[in-house]
Amino acid sequence: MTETQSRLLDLGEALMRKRGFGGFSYADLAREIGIRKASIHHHFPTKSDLGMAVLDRYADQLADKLRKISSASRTGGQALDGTIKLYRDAIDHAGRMCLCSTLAADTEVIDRDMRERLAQANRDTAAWIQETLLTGRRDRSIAVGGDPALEAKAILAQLQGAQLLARAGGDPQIFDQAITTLVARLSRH
Amino acid sequence: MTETQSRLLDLGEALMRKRGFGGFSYADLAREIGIRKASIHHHFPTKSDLGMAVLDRYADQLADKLRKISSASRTGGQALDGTIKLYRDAIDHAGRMCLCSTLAADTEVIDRDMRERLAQANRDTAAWIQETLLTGRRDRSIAVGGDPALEAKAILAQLQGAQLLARAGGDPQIFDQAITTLVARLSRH
DNA sequence: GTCTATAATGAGATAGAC
DNA sequence: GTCTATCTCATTATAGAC
Repeated sequence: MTETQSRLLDLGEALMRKRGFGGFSYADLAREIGIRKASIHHHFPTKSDLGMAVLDRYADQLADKLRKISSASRTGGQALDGTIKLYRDAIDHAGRMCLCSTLAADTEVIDRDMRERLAQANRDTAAWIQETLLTGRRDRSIAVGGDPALEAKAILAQLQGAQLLARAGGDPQIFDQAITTLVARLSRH
Repeated sequence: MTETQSRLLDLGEALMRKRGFGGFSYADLAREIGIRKASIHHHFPTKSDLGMAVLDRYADQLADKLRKISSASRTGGQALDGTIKLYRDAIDHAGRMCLCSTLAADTEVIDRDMRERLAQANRDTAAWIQETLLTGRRDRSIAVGGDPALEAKAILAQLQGAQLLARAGGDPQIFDQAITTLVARLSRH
């Protein structure tokens, strides 16, 4: 992984999270990075190759962040708070969102590989939330009952939906408003 | 409003809900409708004009459907069930979503007028949910406590997020899974 | 209101020199 | 690994005839 390649992934990720997969071009990357379009094709022959590389790295980093939240938290409730903060922080900067939320809207535009990777990332995140809910129930930091697999999907939906609402309204605080009741419902710390 | 214009709005709406605002072109419309691209520009000079017309009509129809749900429901709980069904039905057909969910991801691509109309539509829907929550509390069909304005935003986020998850996973049932706990939490019919 | 014709621009991508 | 040059195609949009 060269310096140029990681700069391309960084910028590509930023643009995808801000404008979606169809919302940026190699010309945008070239302008910002300071090389020519043809040079980008050397690193990522097709735009799909770049998209897949960005998504792959993003999914790995997300899983990594979730693992770190787990090990840094004393209770399941704390871990879920950390997760909420993760999604909140993602929208504060430059109108970005979680890549998984943005790409979901682009589902019909991206190719099959990206689609499957995206679905897998969502399944992984939901599974992690589910585990964390169970942990929180055991340590009595979370009060939520009901099927944990369904609760986990509900929480993920609310997190991604809150990002969507906040972006559409042009105000990050909408995220907080749409998530307050979730925090209240979960917490028992 | 001529026949051709309403066909253009219908098809435009379908495509926007399926692929986003940037995900279709006048060529797509022309092919399907059976006229030439230039003829479409006669009805909607720019693509933004078309997008705005679609969004405007969509927002009006959505508000209308919500009003009808209100008057057809005996309790607030019934009205919210009807709303959930509305969002569920929207994704069953041909991979579409609520236009408001799709456009939120496109926020950076659409122009200022559309952005403001979108934000207004979301505010209206949240306000309607809020009213319905209050109604349901009064008639004892809804058990949810907490600030109704925040609860309403949370519910809207969960509905839109569940559509997002279902589309990303390629399976409408994911919507049901992500919404089950909401139904359980609200209902007391 | 629809057509043909044609801009004008930008997209993704390739060939081949350095 | 980056460049210039070029290709091909799609996109939005306009002019003007019918």
